[in-house]
Amino acid sequence: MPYDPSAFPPFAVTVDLVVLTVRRHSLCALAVRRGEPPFQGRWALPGGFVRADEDLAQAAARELAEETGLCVHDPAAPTQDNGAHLEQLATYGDHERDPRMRVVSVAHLALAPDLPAPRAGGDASNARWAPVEELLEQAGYGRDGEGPAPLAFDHTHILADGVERARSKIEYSSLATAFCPPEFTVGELRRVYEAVWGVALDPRNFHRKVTGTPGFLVPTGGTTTRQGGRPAQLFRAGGATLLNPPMLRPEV
Amino acid sequence: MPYDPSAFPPFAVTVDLVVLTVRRHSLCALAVRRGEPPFQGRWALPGGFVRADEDLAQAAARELAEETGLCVHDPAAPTQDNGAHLEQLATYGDHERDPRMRVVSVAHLALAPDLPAPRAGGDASNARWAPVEELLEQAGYGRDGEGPAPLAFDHTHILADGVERARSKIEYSSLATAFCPPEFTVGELRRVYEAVWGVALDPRNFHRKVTGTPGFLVPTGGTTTRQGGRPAQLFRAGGATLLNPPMLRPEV
DNA sequence: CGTGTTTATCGTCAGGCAGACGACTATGAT
DNA sequence: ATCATAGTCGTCTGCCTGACGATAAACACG
Repeated sequence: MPYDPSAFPPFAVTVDLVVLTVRRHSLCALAVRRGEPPFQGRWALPGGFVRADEDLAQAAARELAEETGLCVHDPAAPTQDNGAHLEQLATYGDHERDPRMRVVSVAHLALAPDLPAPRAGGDASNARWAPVEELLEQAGYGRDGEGPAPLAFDHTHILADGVERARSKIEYSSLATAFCPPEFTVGELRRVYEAVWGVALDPRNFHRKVTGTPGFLVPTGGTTTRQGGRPAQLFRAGGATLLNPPMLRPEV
Repeated sequence: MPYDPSAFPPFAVTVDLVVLTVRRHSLCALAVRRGEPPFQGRWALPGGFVRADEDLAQAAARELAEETGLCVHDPAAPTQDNGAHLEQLATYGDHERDPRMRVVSVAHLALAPDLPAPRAGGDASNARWAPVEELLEQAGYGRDGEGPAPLAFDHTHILADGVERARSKIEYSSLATAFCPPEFTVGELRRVYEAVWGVALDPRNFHRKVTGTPGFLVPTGGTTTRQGGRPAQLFRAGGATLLNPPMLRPEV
């Protein structure tokens, strides 16, 4: 079959973002309110069209900066502050996922420390951090008036995939540190694992495990009592990205 | 910013396939020869445009069937013969990856047992199983005449990602059975691991591990001597998809 | 028909890691 | 001073893995 420029249909390509953070001991995702049809007024994942001269990762980083002010953590400069982890998640292109036209969305997963008050174009009422449990549960309520509406489009599905990716990836990588400020304690890191997995972990075994894994944590020498109790050592993320052996998530 | 249908640039969307199999103790990928520019005459991954009324997974399954005759293994009917595993791999959309136009390619990973002689539109000389080692090594040779040319476009990169996905996924899932015929022996399964990882495994420890993992293997009652030596028990893949604890890949 | 080769399968043993949990330490709150 | 809160260090036991010896059942060959 010879090449024919008219042989393929045109698509719109967007990036959607699953931005996760840990606030008050629970895993939260960034949601923005849609200002236009379809799904006007409903909550959705942040995202937007990929521009003609942009790579996919660039577009995702641009959207992330627009929505949160976060810069993407450059792996080449790991000491940089205020950086978020960003990676491609999956691509969603069912042919009727957007009623307007044929849209393929390349979803990305971002992990951020808990700091920024959300802003969507400067309007705080149109962006919020919502517990993922709440956002995912809403998919069960189809009837009007029974709790808030689920996310627009197939965003509930995308969010579920992103959460599952984060849950499994902190098992075998040092990605949980992306949820922490630049300096953090072992207890703070443990609370990240507990929030993401939704389980309680033994503080003593956790401490032994993370401090015994070479390259995971680097002590800074300082201590803090910001969590109360006995002062805790402060650490930075070490260079290791893959944990071997992995952290074990307690089954069910 | 209000919705404007002319505000987004049009993209072409394709699916590309990393089809892996194990032949003669080595991991091989399907390559097809390009019949048209750009990269005319060069080897590439199979793939094609997504049609207007097709979902992404449908398009990938269609391309797979066109190139190999394989049907996608339906998880709902696990006893089905001649089925291949198919999953989305990642999406590649750098803005100059195709010199003709803006193309976003949703790459998929397929794992198939060793049976089919490749065919591309009925022409066997335009499709082949090539050892992945060979295909990936060629990326190092930029000079003309120094071995065959590397794959077209960014397909070497896509192939490397697919191989890495397969290598890591057989650690913690039962996916290695997708490389095997419907009934297989422990030794045949071990040779799959050895080919994909490129290492030698201890037959005794491997046997203990796979037969001791509940749900991984189901004995069929039969035996075979097709590998020579003492007759070996035949197994089918069990229902378990996640292996816990995982198979351990020997380091380096 | 024995003998060697090949592959499969079972057993043993030592080391390492994880879960359960006791004990002690250093802060702030009352 | 006492208590509550968190952090840190140890111990013990069971399980899993890697290393490797030993046996079993087929085929090839003289």
